[in-house]
Amino acid sequence: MNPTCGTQLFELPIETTEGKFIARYSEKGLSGLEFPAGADSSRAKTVKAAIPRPIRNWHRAASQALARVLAGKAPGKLPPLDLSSGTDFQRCVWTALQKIMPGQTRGYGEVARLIGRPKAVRAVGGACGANPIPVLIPCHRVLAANRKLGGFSGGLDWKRALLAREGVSFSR
DNA sequence: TAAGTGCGTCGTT
DNA sequence: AACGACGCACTTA
Repeated sequence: MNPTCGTQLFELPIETTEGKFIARYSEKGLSGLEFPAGADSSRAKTVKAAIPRPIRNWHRAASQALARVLAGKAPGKLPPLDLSSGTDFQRCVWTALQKIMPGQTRGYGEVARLIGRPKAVRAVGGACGANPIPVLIPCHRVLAANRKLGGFSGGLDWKRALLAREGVSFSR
């Protein structure tokens, strides 16, 4: 069904000022990022196999990029991203999201127009919610109409915090 | 103004 | 066929 099925995945922690994120890698690149688990559910996911050289490099890049975005800055160099879990539509949305610079925001409707499907507004919301690499793929910069907050799969507190770091204001 | 309702719309499951 | 991280028009308070 999905091509990443059956391939070896590596899960490695990224310690940040905001807590311990978990990065997931396939042989093609960074395939997922998880927010810190709420109550230190210590899911250390220690990898038994040796970590391949390329993945270590990707992890270093991802860690630095994450730190930068959490600080409200541009991510800088990103490791290759493995977005193969998504549909064509979702990848299209995720690509559009990566063009939104820190401190900038777009509306769900605006993103829909940007990708050439002005009426697929609600579907864009769905694609944002399915974003496997939040923060680095900045779905938090997508607001609802009237600059309202909209939703966030990682919890609205994260969305507020990330936007605050970037100096973005929004309506309540 | 603010909050609630209804409906259009469309990708995903 | 049902369900959304939506948008818009419209109604109430």
